Amino acid sequence: MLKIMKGKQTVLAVDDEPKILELLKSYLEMNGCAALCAKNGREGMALFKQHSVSLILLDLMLPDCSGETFCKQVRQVSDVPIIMITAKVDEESIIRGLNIGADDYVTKPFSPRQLMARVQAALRRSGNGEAAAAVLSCGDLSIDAEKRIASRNGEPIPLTRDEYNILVLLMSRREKIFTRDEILEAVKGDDYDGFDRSVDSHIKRLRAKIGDDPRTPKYIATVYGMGYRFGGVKPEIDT
Amino acid sequence: MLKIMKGKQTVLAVDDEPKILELLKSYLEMNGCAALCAKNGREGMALFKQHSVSLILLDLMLPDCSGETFCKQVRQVSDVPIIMITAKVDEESIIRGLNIGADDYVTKPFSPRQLMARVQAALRRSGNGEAAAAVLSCGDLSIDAEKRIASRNGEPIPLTRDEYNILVLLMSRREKIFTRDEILEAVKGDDYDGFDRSVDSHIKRLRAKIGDDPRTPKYIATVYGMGYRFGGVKPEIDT
DNA sequence: TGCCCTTCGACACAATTTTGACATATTTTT
DNA sequence: AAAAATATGTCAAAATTGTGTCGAAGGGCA
Repeated sequence: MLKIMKGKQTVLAVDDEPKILELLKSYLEMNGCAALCAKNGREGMALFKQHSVSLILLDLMLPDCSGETFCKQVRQVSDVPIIMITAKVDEESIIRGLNIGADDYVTKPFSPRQLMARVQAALRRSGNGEAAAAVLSCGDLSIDAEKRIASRNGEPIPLTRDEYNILVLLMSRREKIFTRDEILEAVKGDDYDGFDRSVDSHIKRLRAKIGDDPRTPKYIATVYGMGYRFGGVKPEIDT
Repeated sequence: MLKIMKGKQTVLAVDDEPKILELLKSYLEMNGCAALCAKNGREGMALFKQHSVSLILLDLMLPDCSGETFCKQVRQVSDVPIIMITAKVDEESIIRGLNIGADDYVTKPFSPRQLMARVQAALRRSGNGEAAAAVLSCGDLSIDAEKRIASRNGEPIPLTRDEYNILVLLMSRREKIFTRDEILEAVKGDDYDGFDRSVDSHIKRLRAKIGDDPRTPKYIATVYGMGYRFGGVKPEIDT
């Protein structure tokens, strides 16, 4: 019912520079993705046909066939997200790339952090079936999914990975009550058997960082006996 | 109440570059949206006032007034989703934009696929916003399963876990008479040996919260010697 | 490699909310 | 009217959550 990224996502990386390829692979695996590597378009297409690929990282300049051709070929059979990697800062080629079906691009040299953020964003969008908001905001609190940054009144708030993931989960479906198990599953994966009270710890740290008070929550409310919720009903007491 | 979104959605695009404007228009129309184009803030505001606009694509840099000003002006009178388009990769300006009421942003050069995905997502969010289903309702009383909350005349009524579960049980099968044992079993589990009079306590608190009177029950009726029942006809004998 | 720092899970204990039980009042049935 | 069943107020026990602290695990850096 509730679809939260489950299991590993397979990412296909296509680049003719072995060093870059190695880098991409290690970044991807650090991010919990399975990586397939190809050093040219032919290999890439073969791997793409063999496996269930969730996303493609594609260097625009390949020895055998151009990235554009590869991109077009993939687009004929699939809507899989494609992120172009290119050394060209030339805007023309970027726009052309985007027009032939790429979803995003990064220019070399790229920051691992940024690239992974975009990978995550693209996976999230495709996984949800619809484009997830790149931005979630509530009052003075906002989250930029692409940059993986939360901010309040424009002041950036540094969040850890788990904190960020939990906040995004809660904000992506406001008012919905998430049980601790749902939160754990979304953050750690479905096959994780941990103490569900560790969620409390995260919530505590999160609240401290975004300046929220459990008794008078502006953002994250506790639902006694159930779990947590972003936004929603004020606890009213009639006399 | 029920919002039907069959027809075209009207999107207002505001950008000072004619080329971009033309692009936006063709993308939007390819996507089944009606497009209004304005090359500056003044035109945009005029079009916005004349038409029923479902979404605004707004370039942050306009010749006559800044995108920020335009954004603020719109926000004073409407909650229509606004997607900023900006060449600035500068993080500061993006965050500032979000804080003045934009819902999302894309940076130039943008991918048509991505932009259209975001347009669709924003339209869907705003359209669905309040149409999300309340599952059970009876008169002015309704229950939202996802938020796990009851409401009366739109006023939320915070319920505890057991109270909520009992209310859902009763409302899910109106007119059926539930014995105290059945209620206990449904709420606490099959193997629970408790005093069945505790149900009375729950019913009491529930009635108090939803504003019901045992003598003249609008919602939860007592069936003497049997148990409780939601709704249904009271076999009344006139004097 | 070794060290430092951050992050995270676990636990103990305090604070809070919910719930069950009981006594008593009220209502319904016989 | 008497008996049985239900309603209500009160309160302590039980369940649940908040918070401080600590140590382990892992990443970054010299």
